[in-house]
Amino acid sequence: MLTAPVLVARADDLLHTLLTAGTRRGDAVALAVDIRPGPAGPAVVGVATTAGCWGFTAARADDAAGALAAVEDRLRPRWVWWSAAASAGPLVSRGPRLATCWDVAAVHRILAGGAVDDPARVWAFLHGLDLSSVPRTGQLDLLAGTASEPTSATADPDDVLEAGGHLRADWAGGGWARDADRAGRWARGALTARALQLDRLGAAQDADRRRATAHAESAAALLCVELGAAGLPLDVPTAEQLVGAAAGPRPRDAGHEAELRRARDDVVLRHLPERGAGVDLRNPATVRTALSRAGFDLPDTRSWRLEPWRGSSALVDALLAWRKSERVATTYGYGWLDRHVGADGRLRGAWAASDGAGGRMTAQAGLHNLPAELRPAVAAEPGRVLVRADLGQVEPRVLAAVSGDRALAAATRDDDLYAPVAARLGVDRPVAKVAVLAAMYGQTSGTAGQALAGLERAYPVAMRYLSRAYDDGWAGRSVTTYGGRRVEVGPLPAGLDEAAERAARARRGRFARNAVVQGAAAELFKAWAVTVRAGSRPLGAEVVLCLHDELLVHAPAEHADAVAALLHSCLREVALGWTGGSQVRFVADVRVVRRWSDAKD
DNA sequence: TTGACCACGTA
DNA sequence: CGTACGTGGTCAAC
Repeated sequence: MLTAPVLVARADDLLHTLLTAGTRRGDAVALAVDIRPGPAGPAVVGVATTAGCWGFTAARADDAAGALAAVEDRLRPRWVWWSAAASAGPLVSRGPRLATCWDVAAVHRILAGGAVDDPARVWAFLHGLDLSSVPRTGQLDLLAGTASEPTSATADPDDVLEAGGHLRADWAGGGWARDADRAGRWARGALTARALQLDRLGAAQDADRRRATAHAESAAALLCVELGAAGLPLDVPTAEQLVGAAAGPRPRDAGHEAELRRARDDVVLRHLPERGAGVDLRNPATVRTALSRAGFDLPDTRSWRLEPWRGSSALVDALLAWRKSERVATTYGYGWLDRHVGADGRLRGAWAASDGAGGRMTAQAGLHNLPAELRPAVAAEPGRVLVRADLGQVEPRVLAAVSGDRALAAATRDDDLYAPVAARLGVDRPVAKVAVLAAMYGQTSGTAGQALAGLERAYPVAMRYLSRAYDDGWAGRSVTTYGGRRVEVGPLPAGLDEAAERAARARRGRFARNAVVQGAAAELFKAWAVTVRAGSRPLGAEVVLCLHDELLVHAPAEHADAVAALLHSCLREVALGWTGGSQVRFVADVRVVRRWSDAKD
């Protein structure tokens, strides 16, 4: 039934082979790439189209990269891969800039929910196979980097599949890259998986939008690989200076570090009896005891609890100041710079395209929670600028779109959505804002209560959308975002009494209500980000940071205005397609700056 | 060594 | 009784 891969003799032959097979511009071309470690290590490449599959090995990774770049230039295919991290990862640092793709793992996370996206489970899911019967490969195989023997004696050792229909564990564990023949079959497997995913998306009610989401999420996964490779441009001397201002000079050695640490601690401890004997500022329990002796009886020692005494208690002042400098000294100190900043001044961390509940992007190395006081260190390189754009009031605008509430959609025509909402409710703007946020996030206490009733009357469609999500979460049903991402709410903990169960269900309800808004906002944002990514390339610009509703583009200074215009036009384009012409308006604040912290240029 | 909790940064 | 995330600290259980 399956035809064996045809081996391409040399990397140079790849484009010719694809053209001969009738591949046209924009066709899907599946790709599996394995590049061995080392500066010029060998590469194993598998490629597949509906016409067949091929494989080749290249003595030098750059030869493989060049061959794929030639295909990209001539055919601009939709590259199909099991995951961008696995297949595009080895390539992006070697030159080829690939435009569009289909990321089987990313689409799987949309369809199935959750974060599990390895090829074996994706395959089982698409074929309705029992997930618990997915064959497992031993850790030893992964560590050794070699394929194990076939786990089933009856299986064809050259077949991707085991007798039971599962992907073979040894292949999935990396054994597909053992030779060019297997790589070709592995690429064909990805093409098959994509076809099955397309079937599922096509059967859904909102097939067009779901397919658009699949494309955007795939591109976002590729963008994440690029973000991890490119890094965030940092003005390292400024970064060192800011760290020094907060945490003191760079320690010479471990002894010096301990000495500096003692000196920092002492500024707080000298406000305590016996110079703080027995108090460890890094141990909240002892801090709480010490505060209690000083007359502050608090349930915990969090900063916001201490805030009321700022300015009136020298101890509280010293402790709050210590907390701030300790944060920089530990999480964002010299060690952090040494670990994550390269010799080229780029801050690098790993990016995930759809982690967590609603499918937001996540980033490591502190890229998503950089304290404001360090942001001046994020700076454009010479001859370049940062174009900074953030979406305004994105979540209520998203709610208007996904719920189809025409009244709320009308409010989005205003630059400040809360102004027309306040007018309609007959309340002050701050009250309207708190009420809208409370409705989306689930707060029920405080002053939002009365205004919430007004929201129910003014925007019943949007409020019904939220309460339905809440009910789903309460009952334990998964919810689905506007773009089609499944979000599981998880089971209740066992052994709860009635009150605890009610609290846990309410927590799930809030979670689900938030997930449909935050998740849809994440989908819109990523669609925007990948559209900007595509448009940036011809301008020599690149996206260097994605922060939930904010984009940072590193651009040649002469193209600053063009990139700024691009950010606006991409948002218009994406919003129009995303909302299906529902008249919901999205707005972005765009500024050209040298440093991230600059208000304007 | 691992997982829980605390604390705190961002959206 | 607002949600989500990543990181680093300490402690108790392994």
